[in-house]
Amino acid sequence: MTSASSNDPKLLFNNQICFPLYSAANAVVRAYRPLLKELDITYLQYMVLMLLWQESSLNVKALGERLRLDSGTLTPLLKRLESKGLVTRSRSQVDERVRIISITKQGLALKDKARDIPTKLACTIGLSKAQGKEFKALCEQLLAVLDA
Amino acid sequence: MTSASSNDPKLLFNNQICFPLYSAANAVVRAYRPLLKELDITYLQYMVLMLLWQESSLNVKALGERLRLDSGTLTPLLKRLESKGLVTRSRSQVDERVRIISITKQGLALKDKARDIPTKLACTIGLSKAQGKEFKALCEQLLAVLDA
DNA sequence: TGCAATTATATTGTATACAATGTAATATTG
DNA sequence: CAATATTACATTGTATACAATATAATTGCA
Repeated sequence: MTSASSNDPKLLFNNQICFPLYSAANAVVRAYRPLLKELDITYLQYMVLMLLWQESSLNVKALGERLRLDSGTLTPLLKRLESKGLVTRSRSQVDERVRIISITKQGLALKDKARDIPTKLACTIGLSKAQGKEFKALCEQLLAVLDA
Repeated sequence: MTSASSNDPKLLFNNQICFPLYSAANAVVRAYRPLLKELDITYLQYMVLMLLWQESSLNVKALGERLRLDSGTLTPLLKRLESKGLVTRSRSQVDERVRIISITKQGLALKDKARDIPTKLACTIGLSKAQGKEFKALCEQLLAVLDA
């Protein structure tokens, strides 16, 4: 018997461990959408801005490491943020290859408008603080393993 | 003081609960990719096929409910599966609006080639069985709340 | 120093996601 | 039973993801 049993439990949809994770990530983006729509940004753009609210400016590589995304995703996203006037995309004087992304005054002003988003989203999510912490820890652990 | 404090902890990137979830979902898709490449399918296509390996045929609405995706995502995906010869897209005789997606012989044959994928991926993921269960439960709980 | 790696970013092509909208078929209701 | 509402799916447009590849700048090494 080399063929898979017709009901191999490991191939049953409801036994998949990762699909709920996949769906939950989609659901989170959906939950953020109406809140972020007021700022006219997407979830990923929000994350980029959050980093720039802290750091003022970062190059594409540093952003990619923090966000675990490559230039194929980031370059067009950063161009969109630039066209909205929220960041600038300059070149490093020291190394012309390096693109430096800096927050603008307008981009910084968005932080104030974003003030209530974390609390509003926490309501939508409805995980307790302890569960959220546990959840975050598990995801980070998963990431650590997957990166290795 | 109506403006956000310049270092409001809720707006710090590292304090975000959901971004690790978002990254972990991307990482899972990346981890599956090389395994599924041998079957020439994507992760989402694999999930659709898994449902059809169980049910033989389902309409778009039923697929959308199980996968938590809408026709904007599913229609093109199902057309791609059709063009690969893995499913057929017929109409219900009873209700002409309903599109019935059925697994083909070729689609069913892929199940055998997929036999080792769950085990291989479990190795990559590196979560213990207990952690996996906990993880799945938390994601499902999150989904339940977000859907409400 | 000259030139072969390496690095940082950009581009191309494919595949999701999903809001908004369109369309045809069915159901409902006055 | 005809007008209206609803349903199921498809289409359009925008925004991720990411592999594969391209390009230009920098490094490293013979």
